[in-house]
Amino acid sequence: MLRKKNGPPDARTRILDAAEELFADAGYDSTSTAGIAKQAKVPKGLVFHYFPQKIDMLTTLVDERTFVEILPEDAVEAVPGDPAGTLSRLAKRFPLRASPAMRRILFREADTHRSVRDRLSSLNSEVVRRSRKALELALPGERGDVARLEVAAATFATVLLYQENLHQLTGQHVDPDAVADLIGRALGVTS
Amino acid sequence: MLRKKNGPPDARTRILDAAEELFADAGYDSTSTAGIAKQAKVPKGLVFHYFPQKIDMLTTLVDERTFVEILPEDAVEAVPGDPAGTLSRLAKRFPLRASPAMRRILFREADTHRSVRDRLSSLNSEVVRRSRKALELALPGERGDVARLEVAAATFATVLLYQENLHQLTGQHVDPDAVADLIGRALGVTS
Amino acid sequence: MLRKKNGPPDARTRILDAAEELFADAGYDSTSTAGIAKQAKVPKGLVFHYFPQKIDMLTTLVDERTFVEILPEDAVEAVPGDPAGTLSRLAKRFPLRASPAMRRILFREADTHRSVRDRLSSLNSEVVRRSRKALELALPGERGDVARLEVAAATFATVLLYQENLHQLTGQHVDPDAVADLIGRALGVTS
Amino acid sequence: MLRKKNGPPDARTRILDAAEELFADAGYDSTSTAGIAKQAKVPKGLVFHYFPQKIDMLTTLVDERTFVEILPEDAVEAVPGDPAGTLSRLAKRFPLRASPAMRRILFREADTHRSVRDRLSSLNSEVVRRSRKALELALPGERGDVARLEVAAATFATVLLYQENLHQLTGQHVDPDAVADLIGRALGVTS
DNA sequence: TATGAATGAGGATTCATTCAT
DNA sequence: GATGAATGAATCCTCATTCAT
Repeated sequence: MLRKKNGPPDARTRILDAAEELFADAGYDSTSTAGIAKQAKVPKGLVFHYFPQKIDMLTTLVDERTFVEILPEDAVEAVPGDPAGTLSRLAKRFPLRASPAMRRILFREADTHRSVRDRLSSLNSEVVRRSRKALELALPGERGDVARLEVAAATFATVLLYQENLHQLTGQHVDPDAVADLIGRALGVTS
Repeated sequence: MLRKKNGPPDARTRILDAAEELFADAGYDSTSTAGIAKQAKVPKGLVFHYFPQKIDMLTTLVDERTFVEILPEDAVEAVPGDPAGTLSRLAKRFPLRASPAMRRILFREADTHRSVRDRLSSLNSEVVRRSRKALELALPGERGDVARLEVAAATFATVLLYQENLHQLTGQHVDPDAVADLIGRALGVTS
Repeated sequence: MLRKKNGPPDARTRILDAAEELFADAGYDSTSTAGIAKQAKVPKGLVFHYFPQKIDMLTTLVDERTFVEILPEDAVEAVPGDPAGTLSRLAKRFPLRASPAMRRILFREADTHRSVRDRLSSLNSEVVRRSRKALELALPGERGDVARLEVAAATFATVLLYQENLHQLTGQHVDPDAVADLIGRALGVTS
Repeated sequence: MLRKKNGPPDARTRILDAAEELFADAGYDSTSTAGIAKQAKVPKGLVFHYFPQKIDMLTTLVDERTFVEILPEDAVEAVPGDPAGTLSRLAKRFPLRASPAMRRILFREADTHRSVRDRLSSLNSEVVRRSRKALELALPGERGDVARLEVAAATFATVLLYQENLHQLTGQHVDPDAVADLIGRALGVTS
């Protein structure tokens, strides 16, 4: 996993790079191992030296290249009385560390590959949990409806998760800041 | 599309039924035409009689089995002063006529097949347009921020579109009614 | 299975012919499906049309081309008082209908393929059973040792089964007639 | 062959041990060098250090681990007048020194590897030769039929050689002592 | 002697598609 | 319309062997 600071990436890394790009472009099923080898500029056999089954490339990518960051709770920088700003800041600290290509892979392959689905699921849980926590901190004395807060968190998480996918598939943009503002208003505080 | 009232479905219909189920389960690429023929209980050659190329089954399914209903505008039953209820009612009249299997196919294959993506895109546009229209009717005198209304419509549309996908991939439920209520509050009207 | 009386053998038959010859020559593992296709003069894909897995060719060969003939008991033509002649005649009516190539395959692959082993086992049982029956009929009043008769039958069966294999592997010939004579003497009757 | 009295077997020995077991279980062709290396717990490269070609492992096994013992002629302990007992004793001194695994390899691979076949052939010759010699010594004054004695020797050798194989492939046991007794009777001496 | 990355030919199998009947 | 044999390119994967260190 460790790589020299400089110098060209080693064969295993090149294979994963190639797989990431090709899986994202054409989908896992439509990408051939021969194509990966060619793009990575390694002989076909070497692909199987590192990844005995094609599926191992996908699971390795998901394992090594998507990362749900676990931050300390107070990293959210919640500001009491400012749920909208708090959610905005959360969006910027979105805890999924993954390239756009990896995010495409994550959504596309989740449907048919359990390991990918599990990772996506854990990501979603984390985003919802953080949104809820942030809102709780931003609305302190609020005796308010717990269920409403839950819905707000879920709505925000959905928008965060799917905004990129939505843009890719339909061309439509949704601005998380604007949604944060909307939710802030719904929870009774004007930003 | 038309089928005799009684009697077993004809060969073409059985082929499409099989393709729908198998594409939804395993994805387009992983489904073989032989598998479709077997499931449809028709000889392999007949599949190619009706659908000269495999891709024709996918485009035909999307053409014939996903249907964005174009209703008269006033079908929305917008109630001035009740944006939450109006959105709720819109959700129930969700204009996508498609089986759960077709919806899976739509989302999964949109990524790699332009014709599917186009259909999904037009569906999304329609849902956003209707949400916006409904909110405009429900908030008549509102001089209010047009941009905010747009964001509300987009947020609601996103939730509507992805709720099923979200549930499948992450196990999380989002209740459109609760989101409608949230948005109603954000737009300044308490339900 | 039925073939026109004249005309060239059909594709399936040609494939089995080729498999039989190549399996016998080089062994199952060392024979490639491509080689079978070439020898049979059919395209590679057709081999898998008839035999979805390579192993199916072996099991089909064993099923269709080795045949333990079940004759009426009295077909043995046992002559009371002449065990040697009776065994000799049995050897000539040896109930395994299989080409020399199939016999090589049978012995070689039995070691690693259960279905082949089972067939060989059932063949052996039948040969032993017949030898015993023949000896019983040939030695009527014989109060004699049942165990000895059993050993005689087993010995004769072993020689019958392995004589060809023995010749192939070591170059040594054993004449079943001479062994029949030997056993006749052992059972107390001079031929 | 020589090994330190104590301590774990060295790499070369472990490789041969692994090859012996795997060749016996799955056959030479179905055993991969990588599998041998793994079972022997040595790196893949080391296998090729000791055995530049895969086939060298087979020939080395046959060379070093099957051994046709050449005993002094009088080791047979022939007892004049007791051919059955003499053969029985010969069976116990069966001159093939080889593990059951090696014996399986010997029979299975003889069909396709000349060096193995040659070893098996020389073993067979030796067994026949000894059987003949033993019978000659056990039947001294016998002017009797030389051909009959030859058949008796060949029959006994066949049983000795194939009894294990027969048991493995068909489940049937043949007792060499009983066969020795049978042959003794055939040669005119009652035991 | 020891090591495991590297190599590429070859193997079984899949599959969309064609076509004669 | 209906049928299933026929086709061959492409796919995933295996494997003996080499070689730099």
